[in-house]
Amino acid sequence: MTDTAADLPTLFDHQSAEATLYKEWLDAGLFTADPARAKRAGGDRDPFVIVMPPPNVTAVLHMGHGLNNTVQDVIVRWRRMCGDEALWLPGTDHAGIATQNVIEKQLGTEGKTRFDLGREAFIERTSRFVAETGGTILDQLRAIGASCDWSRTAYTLSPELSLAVREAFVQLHERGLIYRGHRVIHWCPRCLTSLSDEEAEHNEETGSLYHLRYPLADDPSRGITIATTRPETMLADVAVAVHPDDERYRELIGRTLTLPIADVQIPVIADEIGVDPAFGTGAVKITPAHDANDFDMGSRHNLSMPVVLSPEATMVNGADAGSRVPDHLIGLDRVEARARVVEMLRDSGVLVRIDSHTHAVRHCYRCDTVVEPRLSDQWFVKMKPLAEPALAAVHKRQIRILPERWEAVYVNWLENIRDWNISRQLWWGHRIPVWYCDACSEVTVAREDPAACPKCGGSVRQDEDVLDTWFSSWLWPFSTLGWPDKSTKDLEAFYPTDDLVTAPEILFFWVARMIMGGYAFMGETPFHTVYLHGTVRDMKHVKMSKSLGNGIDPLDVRAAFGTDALRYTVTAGLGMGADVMLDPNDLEKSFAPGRNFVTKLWNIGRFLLTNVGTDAVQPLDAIDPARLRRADRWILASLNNAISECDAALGPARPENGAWKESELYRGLRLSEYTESARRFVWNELADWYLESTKSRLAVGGADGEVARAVLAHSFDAALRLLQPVVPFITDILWRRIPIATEDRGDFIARAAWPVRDERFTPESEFEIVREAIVGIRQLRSDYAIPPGQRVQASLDTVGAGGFASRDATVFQEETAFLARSARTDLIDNDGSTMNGATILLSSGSRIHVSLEGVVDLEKECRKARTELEKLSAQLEALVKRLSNPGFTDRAPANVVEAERAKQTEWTARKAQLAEKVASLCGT
RNA sequence: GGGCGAGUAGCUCAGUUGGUUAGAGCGCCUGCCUUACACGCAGGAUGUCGGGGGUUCGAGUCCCUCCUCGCUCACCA
Repeated sequence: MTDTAADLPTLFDHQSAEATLYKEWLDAGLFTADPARAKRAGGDRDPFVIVMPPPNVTAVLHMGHGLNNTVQDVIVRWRRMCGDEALWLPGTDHAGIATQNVIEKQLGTEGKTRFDLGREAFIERTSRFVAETGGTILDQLRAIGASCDWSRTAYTLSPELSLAVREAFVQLHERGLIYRGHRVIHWCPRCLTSLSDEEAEHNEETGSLYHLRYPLADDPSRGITIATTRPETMLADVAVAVHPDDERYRELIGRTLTLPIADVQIPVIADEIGVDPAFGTGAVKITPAHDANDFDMGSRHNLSMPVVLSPEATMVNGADAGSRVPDHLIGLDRVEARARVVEMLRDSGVLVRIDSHTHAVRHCYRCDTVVEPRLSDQWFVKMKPLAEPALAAVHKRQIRILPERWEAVYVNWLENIRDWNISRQLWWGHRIPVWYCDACSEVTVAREDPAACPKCGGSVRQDEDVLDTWFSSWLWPFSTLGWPDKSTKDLEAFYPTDDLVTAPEILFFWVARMIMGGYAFMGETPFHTVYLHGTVRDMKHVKMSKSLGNGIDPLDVRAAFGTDALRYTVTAGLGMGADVMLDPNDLEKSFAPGRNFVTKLWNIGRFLLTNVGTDAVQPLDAIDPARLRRADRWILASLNNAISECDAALGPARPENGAWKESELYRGLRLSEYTESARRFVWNELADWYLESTKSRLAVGGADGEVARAVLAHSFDAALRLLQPVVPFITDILWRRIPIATEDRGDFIARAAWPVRDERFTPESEFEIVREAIVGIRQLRSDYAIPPGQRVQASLDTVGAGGFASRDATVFQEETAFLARSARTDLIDNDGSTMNGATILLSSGSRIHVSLEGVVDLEKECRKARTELEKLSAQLEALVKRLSNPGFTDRAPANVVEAERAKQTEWTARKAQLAEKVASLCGT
């Protein structure tokens, strides 16, 4: 704290500042949360907790992370200053399928597959890779100033969290919510695993609808035409279904068809659930092993389920298929097989026609391969019972989702929830804690690995599959705090957490499941606020991504403009739920708002601190209020206003009594509004006006100079505190040089108190008159292109503003020098005689008369004033008309009518003054 | 196809329960190197609030309808 203002360099050296400061913060334990200080564990502070959406362990920082973590950091830093015991818990996700893909790709370049290595070696290699590179993303988050409690860094595949995963699985099984299902699921033929419904994303695609005619076995001249988008699966057809009420096919029900190519006999059956007579031909081919809908129909009708596609989606005569697939098709990929089958069908005259058809095709969310419906055995979680409390939580307002519109999406999904397939045929992940007995049919689900079958003592083998990676993610808000050990201080102090900040893409994958998990395992909600921010896009509104090459590396931005500039740009541009547009080809332009602001703040600090000097200023409380000038009271009142605006934009931090009040449900977390309020205060109010107004006072010095120093120091101190959450580095450097005694405010700005209003200061109208006068004169000067060097004279004529009525220059005595400097105007006494010039109308009926003799074109000013008068007259006329309308005066609320009346009075006065102005300018 | 949302200044967006002359940031135009800042200062321009209809004394705000985008879900083969 012995730094002096004088040693501030001309430019902010963000490079060296960031590295030094971040280390200081860590050394001081600024971000380490202590459960003992939290109210729930006997302390005196409200806990405030955010668990970080864990990035994939293999991830490299991109703008999406930059945005997501900046938002969290701003919120956490704000709450920390507000006196909460703030915990931001970081970590990484083992990201089963994604990480496995990375390693498989590596193996691919060596010409190997995971099967060449074997399971053990593959896991070993992946673990090694994670150990070597897994910390990268977290290091990068440190580089952008993230105020995480790194001592609590978690990892979904750590021994502790693995324990939580197993406990969760066993508990759900004990409650009858986990079952083994034999059905058609989504299968990725590249990843060779099943996927949940959410992991199979559908895209609208234009494909072909093939119409095929299956002849009647006993009368090949007749047949039924069916339509399909996947003709290669026809080899696994076991029936053709029609609607029982469909007149066209009624007499064919029960007859037998010949399945072309495969040359097997299949029946015509009736099914009213699975067949829509209005679609296609009204007849559906049934392929139970390769279509979910057909599987249901097949089950209803007890049909066989031949498999003709291998896990890799090549043609095969699998279970129940006999020799349906001709030899020359076996081994062909499904795409190639499709072409061949279509050719064969065409040759045999079975292909009726091909229509163009738009339909939703499901793709693997990790590798974008078209998924294949596949019949298999998987573990499922029964979701309906879990969804109920998650739905109720939103209805009872225990949880709010911002922005509001996502709430409907959340509700809609939960109301139509389907069971969750949690088995993955992968190697990288949590092995499913299920053992099968080799001797009997016993299935064991256990917390501890069993050595033998508990029923018959036979040898057991564990299920080969691992769990969906999201099965560990949904436990994150409590598994990271020690669960299933319910006695940990962390869990007691920090659960439930507060805000969950993420992108809408993972609302179902993660957020909704976390809420369900919170109720299922902890009995209460994991957080009270879900904040879904927008996506980072390029100038064409295309989502930034590495593969598209339109990404921005936050570390490039940091190197060029500094972390603060990055954070400011992102925060200031982040409307509620709105996307952030940035130009990857022009970082200079994209991050100009942040860079410009940081530079401006630096220059304000340099100048202000140099002028204030290094001697400690008096505390504000110690200054006799009578010694405060209009300008002092004005900036302190403006500060109050800025604090209120920031508070309103950010808060409330949490609901009272566990449920959001209707009035607060969608308030707060408006980061762009908060940032703009703080910016406006420090730049447009403190720097543009107050700082300017003190220049002459500081030069004169003395007792008044001391007052100005104190107010400057105090206002700047508060401004920096308001800005600390957004721009923590530069504010720290400037703040510690403000000459206010350290014992009055602590060591680091990051744990200084958030500013509170000082109610002694109320809106200051008299200084506003000075501002208006200066702005008005500047306008005149600009309008008439009066050269900067030419001074003008003006006289003031104030009326009625409480003890501020005078016709001489002495009322502006305090600001004479300021006016002279800012408007290059000399104030003279008004002796009552008229001067040729312009009258500027100010608030409260005051006015300033500027002598324009010899400096301006009076004719032009005359025309301008006339136009203005006409406009005002018209507006006033409309107002008078409205006020004379009984419909308005009788029905409108009293305060509205009153406001309109006041407006009428004001406008009438202005009109009179304008008329006077016109007369003086235009002559008689 | 179901559900939801959006269309306000060139761009990105604010506009609380209908009620001052519809705002901000960026961009744009003009003039300034005024001894902290040209990454700056001062001044300025710009809107049939998507179209049409309705309710009302009064509509950007409420209702209907149409158009255009977007998100989300979905087993129409």
